[in-house]
Amino acid sequence: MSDKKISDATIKRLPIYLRFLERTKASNIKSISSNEIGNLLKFNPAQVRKDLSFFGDFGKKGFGYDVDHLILTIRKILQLDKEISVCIVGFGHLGHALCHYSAYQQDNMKIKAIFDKQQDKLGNEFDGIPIFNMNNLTDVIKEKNIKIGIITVPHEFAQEVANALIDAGVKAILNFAPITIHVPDEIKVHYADFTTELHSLAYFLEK
Amino acid sequence: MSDKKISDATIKRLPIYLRFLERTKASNIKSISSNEIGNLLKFNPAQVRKDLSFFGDFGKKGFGYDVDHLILTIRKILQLDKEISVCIVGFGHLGHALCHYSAYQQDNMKIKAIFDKQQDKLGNEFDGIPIFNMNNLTDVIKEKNIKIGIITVPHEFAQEVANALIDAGVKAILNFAPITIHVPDEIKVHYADFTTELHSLAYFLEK
DNA sequence: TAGATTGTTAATCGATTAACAATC
DNA sequence: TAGATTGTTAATCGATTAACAATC
Repeated sequence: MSDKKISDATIKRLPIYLRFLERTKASNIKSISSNEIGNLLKFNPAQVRKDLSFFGDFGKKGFGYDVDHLILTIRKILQLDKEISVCIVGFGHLGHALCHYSAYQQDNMKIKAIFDKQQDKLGNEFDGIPIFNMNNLTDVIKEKNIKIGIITVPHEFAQEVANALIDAGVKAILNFAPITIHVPDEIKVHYADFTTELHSLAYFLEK
Repeated sequence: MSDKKISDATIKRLPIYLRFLERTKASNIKSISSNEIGNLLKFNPAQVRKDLSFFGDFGKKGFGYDVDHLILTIRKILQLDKEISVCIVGFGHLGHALCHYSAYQQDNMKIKAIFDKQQDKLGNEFDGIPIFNMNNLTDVIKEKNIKIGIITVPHEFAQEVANALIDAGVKAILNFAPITIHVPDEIKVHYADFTTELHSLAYFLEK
């Protein structure tokens, strides 16, 4: 177990390992090697071992990793062993899709509130998740102890929504709005920018 | 203008520049410096200049870049000056959201077909986009000359859908299914994996 | 001209990977 | 024990950034 700084790249791979291991467990496989993980996820096996060794010595030389144990460990590293409350701001088509998706997910990260400017037109709940007007954002986030905000509003409003979320106590943001948002250093932002991914694919098509 | 190999990282930034420049143009700004671009997009200005200089000498020393010209150039580099046909496979909530989104976008990349196993329950079109049964995938893709496929089916079916798309002639895939897919080297895959992004955010929350 | 900003080189930084001793 | 696979070091690879001459 090393104690070097853990890179963002490593952290982003952990949920990929976790998801893979959960499916491995569901297939009744008890142990797995870095080689097998690497082959199936298209990562270098040395990278898999290195990523995991940042957090402890989980492997058994000659045998590989115990699937159950690794699942529990990665969950703990990512803090997915605790319950984490999330909200969605902007309840358009994408917001709807994410809520549906979340309802099926079996993890400790649950959407606890939906915010939209037009709450009156949307009703009071969706899939059991309460819908609030934007005016109540600060109060609800504090009351429900929400730590992560998902932004799915149009790009024009993304920065002001981010500001409001941070003021209310949110510490991390997943931004689906197609714009760069500016936040204080201690706030973590990840982007889910599928238009960018799609447009960059065009480059690789034959001329 | 250098002729080194252009990195994937550079290519992925091009659509971000492009989107930003289109908004800059809409605000009636005619020219912009790498410093301004960098500040607003949170990129290093030297990186902006380097990215752009791979493709030509667009800047004017002492003045910066002509916005109109840069937009046209990046479009051309990305091949977004031509029409590119795209399909969506899997018409659940996410697929619906993407189609809606696409309908509003003003670019040359248009969704030309939707495929779903249960086409009979979904009707014949959505927002003007025809819906087909999966059985017709190969024929429709060939007929409509579709080059990019978006996968939004459940993870269990993602690999077989990818295989079918590639067999039919698709050259690039945007995969929303939460699983690694295996494809031949000449096929480009980008991932739009928001669950991973969300779960990795938990790591950064206070303990 | 003076000031600003590019394009590019060289330096730095960081991430990936090969290799192998340790050992289950 | 023999074979397999880890954890980790060192090497490599690649991407970012600082610096500055060129020049509009």
